[in-house]
Amino acid sequence: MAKGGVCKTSIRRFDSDRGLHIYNSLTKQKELFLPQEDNKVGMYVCGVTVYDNCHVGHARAYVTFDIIRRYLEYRGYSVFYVQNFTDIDDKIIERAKEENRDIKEIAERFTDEYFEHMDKLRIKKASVYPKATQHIKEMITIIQGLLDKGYAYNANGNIFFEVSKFKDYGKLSGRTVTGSPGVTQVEADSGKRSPADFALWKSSKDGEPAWDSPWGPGRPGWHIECSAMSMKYLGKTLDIHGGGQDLIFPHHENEIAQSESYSEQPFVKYWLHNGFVTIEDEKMSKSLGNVFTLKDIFKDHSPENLRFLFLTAHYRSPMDFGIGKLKETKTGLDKIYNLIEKIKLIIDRSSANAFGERQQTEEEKSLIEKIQKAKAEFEAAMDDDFNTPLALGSIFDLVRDTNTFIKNAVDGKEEKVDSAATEVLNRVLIVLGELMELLGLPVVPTDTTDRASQHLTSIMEILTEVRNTARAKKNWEISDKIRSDLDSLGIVLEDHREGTTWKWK
RNA sequence: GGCGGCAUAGCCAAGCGGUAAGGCAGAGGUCUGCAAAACCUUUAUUCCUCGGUUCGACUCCGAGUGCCGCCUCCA
Repeated sequence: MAKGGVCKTSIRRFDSDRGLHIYNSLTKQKELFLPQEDNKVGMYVCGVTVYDNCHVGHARAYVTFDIIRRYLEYRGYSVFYVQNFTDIDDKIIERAKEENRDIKEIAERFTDEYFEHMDKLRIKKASVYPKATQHIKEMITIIQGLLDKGYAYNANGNIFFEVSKFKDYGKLSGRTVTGSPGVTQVEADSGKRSPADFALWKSSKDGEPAWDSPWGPGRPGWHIECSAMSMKYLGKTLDIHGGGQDLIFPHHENEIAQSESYSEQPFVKYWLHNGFVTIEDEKMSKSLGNVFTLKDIFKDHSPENLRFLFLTAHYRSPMDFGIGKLKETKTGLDKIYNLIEKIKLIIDRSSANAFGERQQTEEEKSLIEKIQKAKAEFEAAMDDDFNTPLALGSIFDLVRDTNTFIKNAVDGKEEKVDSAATEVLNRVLIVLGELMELLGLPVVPTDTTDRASQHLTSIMEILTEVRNTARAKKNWEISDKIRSDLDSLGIVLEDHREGTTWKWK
């Protein structure tokens, strides 16, 4: 396969074949990614409404855009990432009422929970997290502008966007104004001229939270906050706007309508939408009672396990979630971690200076080629609309090749591994680490990284030492007891030529 | 009803005009005190069905079947 590189270049005929290609929901095709301004990317992702616990669906969405963001940065772009919090909304008001608390308290509680879980999932922080309630002024400005231009009308203090005035309406969702199933009647007292019209501003009823506006006290409609906040932080045209597939209609369609009517500029260059999480092939919803919250999942499963599961499917495909799947993919993830641990062990035990310089063996040269190949394939996969399942394939190839190398060049030899061999293995470690980081996966499983576990690490060292002493004396009774007792605690010991490693089941 | 998506081995999942990546599970073998891990071999003459285009189709076109999502809050 030494000629592989030559083959590859001959396959790539045009320059435009190279470079990052992204599927754009607006044009429904993959396009070469070119931001407006050379290496700067402005990216907006619809955030959560903070009224309830985070679930797997949220996790998938934000992991998806986290990986996209990480890859853009890896590709040398400077990304300005904006993600909002909807902290005023009917559901928050409802919940506050139920619990007899202030809406602010509710919003803060779930905002904190959001960060707690997203941190566990290693989702990088956005550049800004604007909140709807802190941008009422900006929203009012846009609404007023839309009124002035004749795109909106006032009906008893409610301001509606008049959809028929915007000729491009439906260009994202393919939805026409008359496409509804006939059920949608104009609500009697709303004052809407057409069922398709949507609220920019809602006048408030007594006791509801309200802000002053030129049209009387009220609160913003759902869609306007995203237009106001995205344009405030990213300008009139965003490079990327992301969100879940369910947001395409009406939310994103309405964002386009109001933003473009107001700014007279294209609102978004690339629209990205992640696929949904289903449970037993059905949509996850409260009414079906099949919601998996992150809190529950993290009780028994590590965050990287969940993240890894998301990576096994393309971000635009639907993903069926289940605990069984989570366990299955853990085995795959462990395969990578097993190798990392093993390499570390070999490097630790190697004779540092050994015999000084010597020629690389054929096996070492071949491994180095495979490292480069894996990296190139990984990048090509990610360049193709962030194809993580394909990218994972290149990682697994590298893992297998490295294991084979270890088997032949390390395990098979009596003498200690010398510096030339460890240098090659170290390269694997570096590249593996780099790719894992790109996918947001920790290089060390999180179970061993928190504070309490630090002690555990030391204790495990002592235990394995004692056990290995017993083994050296062929005292299998004691050594096997230690192993089986640990096993019942969920800790698995693995004896290698170079020493013993352990991991959680 | 309108709009959109998907159908690839036991399961998950890439590929989308040049003859089926990868992972899990299974089987056999190697290594090992045993176990685990790891490695090797093996598991789709075939990609929902039927037509068509083509030298050639899982990949393109048409029809059909079956699932799913959106059209109401939603990642």
